[in-house]
Formats: sequence, C-alpha cells, structure tokens
Amino acid sequence: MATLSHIHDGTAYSRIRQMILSGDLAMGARIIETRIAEHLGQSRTPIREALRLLASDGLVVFEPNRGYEVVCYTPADVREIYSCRVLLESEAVRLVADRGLSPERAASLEALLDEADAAFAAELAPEILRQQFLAVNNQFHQLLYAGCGNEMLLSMIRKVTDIPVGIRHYFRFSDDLLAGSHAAHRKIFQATVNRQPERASALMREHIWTAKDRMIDPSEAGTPTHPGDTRHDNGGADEQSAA
Amino acid sequence: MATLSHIHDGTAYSRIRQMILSGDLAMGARIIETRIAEHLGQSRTPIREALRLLASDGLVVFEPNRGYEVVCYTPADVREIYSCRVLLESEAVRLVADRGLSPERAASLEALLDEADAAFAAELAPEILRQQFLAVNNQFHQLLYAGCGNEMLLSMIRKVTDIPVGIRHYFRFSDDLLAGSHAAHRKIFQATVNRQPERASALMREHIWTAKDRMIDPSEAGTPTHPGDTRHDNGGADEQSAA
DNA sequence: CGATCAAGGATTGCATACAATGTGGAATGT
DNA sequence: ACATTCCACATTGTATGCAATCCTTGATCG
Repeated sequence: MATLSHIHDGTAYSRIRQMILSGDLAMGARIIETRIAEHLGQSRTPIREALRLLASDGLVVFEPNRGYEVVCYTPADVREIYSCRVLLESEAVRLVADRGLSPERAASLEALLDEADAAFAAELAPEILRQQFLAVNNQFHQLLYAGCGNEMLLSMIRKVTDIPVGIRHYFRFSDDLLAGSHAAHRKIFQATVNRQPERASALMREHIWTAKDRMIDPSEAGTPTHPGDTRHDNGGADEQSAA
Repeated sequence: MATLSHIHDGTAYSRIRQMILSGDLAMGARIIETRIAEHLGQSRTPIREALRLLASDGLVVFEPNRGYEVVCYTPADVREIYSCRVLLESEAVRLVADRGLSPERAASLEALLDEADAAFAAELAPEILRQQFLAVNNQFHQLLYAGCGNEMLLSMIRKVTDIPVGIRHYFRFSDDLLAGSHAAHRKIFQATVNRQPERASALMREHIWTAKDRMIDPSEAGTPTHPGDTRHDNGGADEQSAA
C-alpha cells in the first residue's frame, strides 16, 4: 500500500524525479528518452518505466507517440493544489494531535524549529535564507504528519507536496512572510504537543491559506480563489442563502 | 495534470486495471508478466509498464525481483480509505453545492436516482439488486463530483474509489442498508441542488461514515476506528481535554 | 528424522533491434 | 510568393534475447 514516491534510492525513477523537483529539469522542458538514458548510463527500457511512473505522479505530462515533458503548472493548478493541501494537511495534523506525538518526533520537530531560528539569526543573504528555510519547512511538514496513522492520507499529502521548486516563482516572497510562516509552525507544533486537535488543524488551515494568498495573479487564469474556501471566515453563516 | 486512471481504452494498463477492479484477478492473486502478456497477446514490455503504473496506483503491490500481486487490503487499510473518502468527498460535494450543479448534470443524477428506485421496485434477487445498486452508486458519486472544479481533488477521489470489488466482502450488507444508502443519496442530491454546501457536505460525511460502520471486525487489525473520526459526533466539545 | 546446502527452474531486469508514428523542411506546382 | 505534398529524420512503441535474481525441490550430511 505504501507508495514508493518518497524513496530516494539510485533508481532511474528517483533520479529523474529529483531532477524535476529540484528544477534541474525545468518546468515545461521536453524529456527525450534516449537523452535521459545516456545521461543516466542506462538503456531506454528502465527510463521508459520511470517516465510512465512520473506521469502517473503528475510530474511529467505524457502524450502518446509524442513523448514527455516536465509538468508546467498554471497558477490555477497551483491554487487547486493548495486547496487540497489545506484539506489534507489540516486533517493530518488533527490526527497527530489527537493521537499524540511520540517524544522522539517531538524532539526532532523542535530541533527543526530551532534550526530555522538559527537561520533567521544568522543574517544570511535573502536568497540563501529563503532556500534554507524552505528546505526546513518541507521537512517540518513531512515529519509532523508522519505519525498520523493513515498511510493513504500520507501518500496523498506527498502528491500535493512534492512538486517542482519552480512553482515558488508563482509566489511573492517577503522577509516577514518567512518569519510569519516560521511563527505559524511554532504555534502548530505547540498545539500539537498540547493535544489540541481542532486548534492545530485550524492553525494549519490558516497557515496554508496564508501561503496561498501570496500567489501572484489572484485574478487571472480562471479561478480567482476556490469557492467555499472562505467558509471558515464566515463560519458558514450564510448557509442556505442561495437555496 | 489529469491522471489517466479513469480512461477505458484498449491499452494493457486499462485492461489489467479492469480485471483487478472487477475481481477477475482476485485480491492477493500473483501476477506473472509472461502469463498476462500471452493472455493479452502482447509482449512483456508494455505489460511491465502497465504493471508499474498499477503499482503506482496502489492496485498491485510490487516487490523488486519478486514480481507483482493484486493488492489485498486489510480491514485496517479499508478503514483508512474510508477515512479519506469522508474527507475528500465531503469537500467535493461542498464545492459542487457551492458552485451549483449544471442542469444537465442534475438531470443525469436524477435519472440515476430514479434508476435505483426502479431497481428496488423490481423485487430482484438480493444479490442482483446489490450488484446493480452498487454500480449505480458508483456512477452517482462520480457524476456528482465531476463539476467540483478541482481536478487534483477528483484524481484523489478516484484513487480511493476505484478499488477492487472484493472489498465488499469486508462489509455486512442488509436490505435496509441499501435502502438507507439510496435515501442518503436523495438527500445529498437535494441539498446540492438547493445550494446548501455545508448541509450536503455533512450528509456526505454521514453517508460514508455509515458505510464504514458496516465493516466487519470493528475490533481487530490494529486500528479499531481512526481517532478523531468521532469529532463531529461530539462537536469537538472535548477539545483540549487531553492537553 | 531433521536441517542444510546445492542445483535447477521460473521469473524479473535490462539492453538492443526493429517497426510505427509523427514532425519539419525542402522541393515543386500554382 | 504562397501553399501543398512528399521525403527524411527524430522519437516513441514493441518484441526478443540474455543476464541476474529468487524460489523450490531434492539430496546429502549430521
């Protein structure tokens, strides 16, 4: 039942996957089997299988008899992804807070948060800081959900989380954004260790919504913001208003 | 971005997939590449790729150098899946109710509901009735969500919905269960056309929870019921109780 | 009698060869 | 000059052959 998408071995699949996630293969880049094959020193057969898998993951798009290219998300796609993240990750953290964090995992998470603190204190160049923070950020989220007890949920979270770094160009960053994100992590972590499922869940929703709000082009590409995403802002008070 | 998992063409992938979903290949059955290859009149190469894809879908499990077998869900796995269904499908129907059903889709859904009514009225043999209802049931859910506007969400719903029919042996069926399920569909549909997102969502949650409650062995296999699934029963009143 | 090891068969892993398809460009006709 | 057709190249689709690995079975030894 466990998907293999989080494994980092030396297979063609994981190597190509890493190239896409890291931006080594840019979004929209054409992928030619023979090119990749000789680059990885293998024949086309295992590369083909890897590419089919990546297409199933949604990391490359595949057109029969045409070939593959790295997925190029539209802003609307990214908004979809973030809507799913809100849903899935708020649920995951709720489960974790309900079950309780293991002491080891709590310690690891706290270490991660301290690491981020150190990065902020180090007065790094903005670009370096951003990069470092995003790495810690991802680790925090992954580690936090790890003990939620639902493997299917975890695999779906990986699907909406492991996407090319290139999408960060869709977001407007600022210094306070990173700091705010870090503060949110602290609060989420605290609510989780305090066994406050609903609170941790609500904080997580707000955390991801905030990130989504920093997307560029809030008007174009069809879907401004997904309908209903504001429900928790008005508490569903206008229920039945359109009936 | 659209996954191909719902396509029913003549490819080896979709053919094997259908064999698994229909139970033609039983849960837990070993799959040998050469066997399938000659059965489908193709060489091993496309079959290998199809099987890798199915492994990524979670429909077959794959052990390197060992081969494939049809996934055999444990009751705990099915409970995980149903927890995810609650989460995903309640959200999907909420979105649909918020956006509003298109008249054509509403008509199709109503036709589907009438079809189920006819099946009940026809006094069929229990097994036939069950089979027919389950088919209509699946169509109803798929069609209902189709206009939710989030392709990623839809693909995840397909992942937790398209599973081998064999899992129905994990559930205890009864005549009133089918009738109750049908009644729930009517109410969900009504709330949706009435543009009551929260109501439709709550009905859907309850609908799937009810199904989950009919699972056999509510005690064994590790996870009795996923923690937190009862939150909506107590309204989260015991929040912070364990802090 | 049981356990261990070896050999054989079965199956997957990979590479190569060839067929099928699609694309781009050049040549030709209007 | 522009459009169209046809050919050549680039790329994917499939089949086959062989190497590597794993499992099974039978024999041998304690």
